[in-house]
Amino acid sequence: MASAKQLTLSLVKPGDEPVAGNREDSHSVQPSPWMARVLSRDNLNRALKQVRRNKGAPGIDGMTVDELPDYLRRHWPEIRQQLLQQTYRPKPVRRVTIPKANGGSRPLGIPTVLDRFIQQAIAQVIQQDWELRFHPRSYGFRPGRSAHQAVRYGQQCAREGRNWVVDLDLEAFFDRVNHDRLMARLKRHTPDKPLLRLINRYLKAGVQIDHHKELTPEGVPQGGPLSPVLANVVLDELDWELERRNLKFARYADDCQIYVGSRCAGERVMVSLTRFIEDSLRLTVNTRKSAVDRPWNRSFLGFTLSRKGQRLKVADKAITKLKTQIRNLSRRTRGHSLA
DNA sequence: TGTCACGCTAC
RNA sequence: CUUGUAGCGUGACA
Repeated sequence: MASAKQLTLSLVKPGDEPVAGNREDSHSVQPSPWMARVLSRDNLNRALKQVRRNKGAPGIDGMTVDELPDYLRRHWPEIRQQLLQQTYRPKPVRRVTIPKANGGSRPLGIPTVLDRFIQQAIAQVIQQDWELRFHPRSYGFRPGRSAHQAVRYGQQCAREGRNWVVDLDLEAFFDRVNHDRLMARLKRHTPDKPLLRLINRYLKAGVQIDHHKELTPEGVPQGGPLSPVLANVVLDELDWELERRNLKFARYADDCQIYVGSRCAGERVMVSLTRFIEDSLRLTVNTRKSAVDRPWNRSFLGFTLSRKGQRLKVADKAITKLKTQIRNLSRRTRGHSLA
């Protein structure tokens, strides 16, 4: 079995940096600056490692992550060529529905392992472009940041006297991302035509249902390696709008809390922000789950802030979840040892 | 440094 | 057997 290192080294020749004065012919296309970064040896190496490490299930073509290295060894040169010539077409995603904790269901969109590999390579580049531009109070899906840090900041706001919170929840956030808004926003710090075109093709790749594909005019697939960073690019617009209004907030994916000093201010913010999100971002605010309330009445990322703003409490929901898990675990191990 | 489990948050 | 992805955390091993 060939090691991952050996494999990618043979996949990508050192010549992927443009050679000066290289004559253009039909067999070699000069990569655009961003495509060169996506297709660089080191970046592809990291991407392949990540996809294999996840050990995820196959997409519509049935190819497993263990089969991917062998497939790439045979087909990567032509795929790479298609990517450079902008003729590559991603496969539609596979639809799998999984239950959510609150009783609902979550539609996953599982790309083929090849597309997960390419998306991962793109995601690593996009993340580089955007990480420093993202708002400091955006905590979800970002390296070096955690839910704990988001909650700690909320606690600090409450301690400083902002004892009211606007708790915003967006409806089916990933599934309703507006493609035009996303692409326009993406162009700001990733101004590369070929790469943007490829990303747009991933957005429009569709979902395979039986034998035909269903269009995806909106949304990013829940299950694509690229989706989290794209989600942050969309909501980056919200972050800087909040900043412009001098509001204190913490956001983790679509879960956003804004800390204000009075109920009145909270109501005002809720109304105007709902309009901004629906008009400008083209997203829907979930009015059932959103609310203006005191921080100690709401749970945020599995925690609730205590009344004095000095302590963090693990939310009741998280406690009961843990308890049932422990019960199940002890019952199961007991059963096994008896049998 | 690197590999492998497990847990939590989010979609 | 079915279930994808990102981030963080704990532990183990070398």
